[in-house]
Amino acid sequence: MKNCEKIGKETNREYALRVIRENIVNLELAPGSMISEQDIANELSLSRTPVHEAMQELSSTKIIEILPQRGSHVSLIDMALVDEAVFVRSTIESAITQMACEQANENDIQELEENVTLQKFYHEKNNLDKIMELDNAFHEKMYKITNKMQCHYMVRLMSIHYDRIRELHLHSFNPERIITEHSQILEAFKKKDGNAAKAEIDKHLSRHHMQAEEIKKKYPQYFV
Amino acid sequence: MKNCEKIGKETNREYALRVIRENIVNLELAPGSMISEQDIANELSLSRTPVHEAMQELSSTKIIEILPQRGSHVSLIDMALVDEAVFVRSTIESAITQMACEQANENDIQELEENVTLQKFYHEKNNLDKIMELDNAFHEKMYKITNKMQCHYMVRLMSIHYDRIRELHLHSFNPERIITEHSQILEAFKKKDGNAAKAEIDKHLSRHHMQAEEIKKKYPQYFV
DNA sequence: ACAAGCGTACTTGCATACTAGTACGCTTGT
DNA sequence: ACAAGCGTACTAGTATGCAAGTACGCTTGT
Repeated sequence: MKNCEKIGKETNREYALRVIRENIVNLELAPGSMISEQDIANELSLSRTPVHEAMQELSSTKIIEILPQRGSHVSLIDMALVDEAVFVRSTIESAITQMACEQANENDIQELEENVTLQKFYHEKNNLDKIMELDNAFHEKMYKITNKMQCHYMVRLMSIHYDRIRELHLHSFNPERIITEHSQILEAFKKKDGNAAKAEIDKHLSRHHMQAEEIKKKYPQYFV
Repeated sequence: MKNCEKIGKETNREYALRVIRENIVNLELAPGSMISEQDIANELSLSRTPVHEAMQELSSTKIIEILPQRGSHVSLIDMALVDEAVFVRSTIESAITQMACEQANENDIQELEENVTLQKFYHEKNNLDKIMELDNAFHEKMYKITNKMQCHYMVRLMSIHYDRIRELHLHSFNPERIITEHSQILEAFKKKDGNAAKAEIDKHLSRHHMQAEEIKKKYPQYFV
């Protein structure tokens, strides 16, 4: 597996969970492929225990399927679950962004301005990874402003199904459009216009549906 | 602990998870109280392993806090997390009910009618437990109609924080009002009026905020 | 009396071993 | 040739024991 170095002070369980999750999202562990607790434990130089616990946690989102006494496999991409992930994120983030707009203080707005500025900077440098990181941070900031980090955690849990689609769709990632939309959300914040912010975020998130359908046609072997 | 009989074909891990969760919600395990994996394992006649895994899962929703090498305790009721639970449920269910209204077929509507009929029946029999069960089923049906059961799972996970409030608030549970509101939602379904259904469910779920604040004044020792 | 420091009894994290159940190929009987 | 049935090699679920770290009371020295 890729990127399987242990970092920081994470427990073995957190380590296994992080590595397996990352390798599912980046498709190193292909949809449908079998994975054995013992094999992963060997590869990460752990015992089965922390790997087993990580697998249990992953199966709760249905991103892997555990068949007792038979084996486990990475789930094929299920469009119904992708739709649910997109639906939850859109619905929650729409409401949260509107609230964030009305609650944001000067500091928050400045932080968002800094974020968008950096997005433009890295766009000129053609650094897609950094832009993605800033994109995620921009959206996460909405949860922070409204003190809804547990919501963020739950939305992220479900989003793993959409994350695989996004990985397959990497090339059509359009930084210019995204940055423009972030700027418009920021403008709404400055005017404290919650409805405008909500309208912008709805537009910003609405594009995901089409993407998913495109990908399904391109990589049918990964889908149920 | 109460209700600690093993049922059906659940694994030991699922058994431990169910029993611990139920006893947290019904406050048999009081907010703030210490719980030891070994003690629970003994009480349920299991080894620590399945109990340990159940505790890990519970800690992901912050309903318990695990302090490695020190111990674990049931979390005090955190109003911020209660608010998040109510927010997620209201937001998601508002959107889902509107969609369900537009998608429901004859069978679905008939099932909802049967549910409301039974609610009225058990209201006359003064059977609160049955009404609660039907209440939950009524809301769950919205998720089923729209094929969003993973959303339902996630909403339920977070709702545990609000569930404890609801337990403390049992006496002010007002069946008449709830049944009336369900009837109105059902009427909206019959007319396929999504906006009306959404308006009704918003009203139906909006009352939770006040409840929580009342309870906090009554049982301050259970709160952070 | 009181503070420092050690020892004991706890805690959870993890490794290891065993149990139970499945899949599949080989053997054996017809 | 082929089907039935056994054996082997896998799987995940669970029990047990150890490792590492914390809390706290007792001992001991002043």
